[in-house]
Amino acid sequence: MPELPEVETTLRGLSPYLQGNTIVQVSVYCRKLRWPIPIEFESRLLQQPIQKLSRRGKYMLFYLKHDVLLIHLGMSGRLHLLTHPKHLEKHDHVEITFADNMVLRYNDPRRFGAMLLTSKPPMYHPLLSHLGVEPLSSEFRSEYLLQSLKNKSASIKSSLMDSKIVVGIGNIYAAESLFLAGIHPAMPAKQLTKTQAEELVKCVQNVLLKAIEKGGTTLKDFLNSEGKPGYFAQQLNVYGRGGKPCLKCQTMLVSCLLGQRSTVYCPICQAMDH
DNA sequence: CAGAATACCTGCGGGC
DNA sequence: TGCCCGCAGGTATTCT
Repeated sequence: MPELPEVETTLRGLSPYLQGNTIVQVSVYCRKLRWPIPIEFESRLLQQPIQKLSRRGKYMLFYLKHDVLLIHLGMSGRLHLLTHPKHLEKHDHVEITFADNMVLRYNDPRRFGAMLLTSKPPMYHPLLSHLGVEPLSSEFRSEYLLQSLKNKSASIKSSLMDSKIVVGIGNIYAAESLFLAGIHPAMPAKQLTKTQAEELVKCVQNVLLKAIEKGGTTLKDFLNSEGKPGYFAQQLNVYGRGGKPCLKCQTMLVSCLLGQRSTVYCPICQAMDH
């Protein structure tokens, strides 16, 4: 489910079909998402062409002629693009029809996701204005990371998942990055050494890029019969593997709770002292 | 102010 | 088989 690579992949899959396409019909079947969808939502979208799609963290940005549509997939959201829409599926909450008859459906069982319209430049929107740097941009450097973590007593894992510092890193990729960098997830963030920060930046970027790459290979199926973006279960080193042997050293992986989130790590490869 | 707890939902798997 | 419990990849808001 959606972390940054999945959002990026979805966006790349949608772009060729939606860019330049005009919204001709909007139906909302359930307004109760993370924030209630206002009653004027449908009429405001109507007749607006989509000029471009982009992303900030895990937020998708659909630049329309007069507004920007912000979409967040929350924990269980999906976008389905259909050429020949059949019956609605369970938890289809929003349906957008385009001038060429293609239909985009927002499906979200847990309804933690969001669809919002803003007429201001989206980076001024309160949800986006306090976000930290993009992990795949040149702004995400070891110097920046060290500076951001300088006084943080919180764990390095919680800090990696703090969107005010760096966006798009969720529970899975935080755990995977720390494993690859050989850093204990519970280490206080301020204790990170320069060498570790450099390694961590590299590992975060590698793991995200690899996942996006993997997603790209499933993209050819974006418009399959179901119209579902092909999410990709890649080989994960630690996430979901508590109690199983470490793929590097065979030691039993340890599972614990960190900031209310399940956390798996290798006690040998990720020992507290370097 | 930072950090922790809480809240929002449904679905699923495990234990009994 | 069925019920109850805990847990799930996010994140804004409330609390201490």
